[in-house]
Amino acid sequence: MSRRHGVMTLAVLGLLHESPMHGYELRKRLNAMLGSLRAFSYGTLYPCLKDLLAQGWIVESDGSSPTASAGTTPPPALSGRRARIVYQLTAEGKEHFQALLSESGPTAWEDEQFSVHFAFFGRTDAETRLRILEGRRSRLQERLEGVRQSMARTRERLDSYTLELQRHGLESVEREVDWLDGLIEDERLARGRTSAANDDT
Amino acid sequence: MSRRHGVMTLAVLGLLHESPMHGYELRKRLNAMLGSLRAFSYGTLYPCLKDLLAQGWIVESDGSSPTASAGTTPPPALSGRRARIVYQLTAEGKEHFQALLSESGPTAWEDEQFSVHFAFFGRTDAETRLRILEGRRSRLQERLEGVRQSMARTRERLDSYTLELQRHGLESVEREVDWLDGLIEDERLARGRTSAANDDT
DNA sequence: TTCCGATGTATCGGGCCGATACATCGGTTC
DNA sequence: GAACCGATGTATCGGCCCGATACATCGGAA
Repeated sequence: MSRRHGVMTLAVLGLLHESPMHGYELRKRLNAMLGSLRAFSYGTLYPCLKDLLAQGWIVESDGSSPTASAGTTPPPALSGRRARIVYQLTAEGKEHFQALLSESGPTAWEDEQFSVHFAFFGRTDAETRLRILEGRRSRLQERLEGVRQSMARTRERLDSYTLELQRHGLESVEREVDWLDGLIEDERLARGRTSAANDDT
Repeated sequence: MSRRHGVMTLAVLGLLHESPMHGYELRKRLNAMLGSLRAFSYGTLYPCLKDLLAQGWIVESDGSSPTASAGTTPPPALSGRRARIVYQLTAEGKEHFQALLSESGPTAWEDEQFSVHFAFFGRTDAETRLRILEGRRSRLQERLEGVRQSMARTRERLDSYTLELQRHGLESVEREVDWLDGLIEDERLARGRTSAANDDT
């Protein structure tokens, strides 16, 4: 029933926290955020928006909301502009966004999902951040282990190109693990600092 | 009509060069080759095999072929084993594989496609290798350029997590470009050595 | 003996993408 | 001024591919 629309739902709900927006701008901003890692398509976006509407997580904005534009283009005001459909987050939408982030299931460690989760870390709590970072780290570690074993088992019958591909792939994953280690460290330090401050009371 | 089955076709035809194989083993070997970079699913494999059969690029092997097993498990001999369907490459299949590699279109520079193309570099010529490597390099360079501009434009309104994500993504792509540069250099050196040897005649 | 994991083939639902269609606006070029 | 083009804007459709699942057998461990 609830069409999921996997990661797009999270992305749209997350970005709509900033201000009401129409589809075209949502896609542009999202792809700017995710940069080189991901690109959403209209074929995903518009069906997703339809579902979010049906779920009551967003509503069509009539422009009466005082939250209004963040400086880019005057979004609700159609000053000679063409017909656009501006969407606005509902309270249920905010709730669902938090639920998606904090109840992040096993698929959240997948590559595509992780980058979107990470992009909205600023809107969730330290516990969730740490849980997602560590979840992804352990998942990558598993993959690494599997590949290393498989390489040791089949090294001799692979040609040099395949071998080089494996080496490069392994190195990339190792590097991402290092990156995650740094981030986890940072989160732990920040948490330590917070609880130390709390101890001062 | 010709269902394409994008990259799976290339992978299956490529691997079947080594020896006749059945579906389960194809998937295992393929995923071992691609290691951490890619994983094929049965939902792609079996429909693909069906199409390859229909196209005449592979045929069901009756085990009479003397090429036979490469040492893993005795594949055609069903020594008490269960029913398996062993596939064998045809002459048309080999032809089509070469065509796929050398006529590699614009989609060949995509991430998933590239790794499979690269994995079978040992079965194609130096020209094709160089063309694919340089194609991917220039494509990554374009992406890099786009992301850098977009970052410069929107840097100030991104939070620290999004910024860090972008930085990491950018770094990954830069690293892959470096990797490609090394490979291109190697190919050029090898080609130079070859033509120098030819000049000696 | 029973259970479990590996082997083995196969399909189905559905997410997501690329291509495409259609329409308007502002700017450049001739 | 006319013609053109790229950006803006909403929307759908065909199709690749994956995850889950079903079913069946085998060897070994408990």
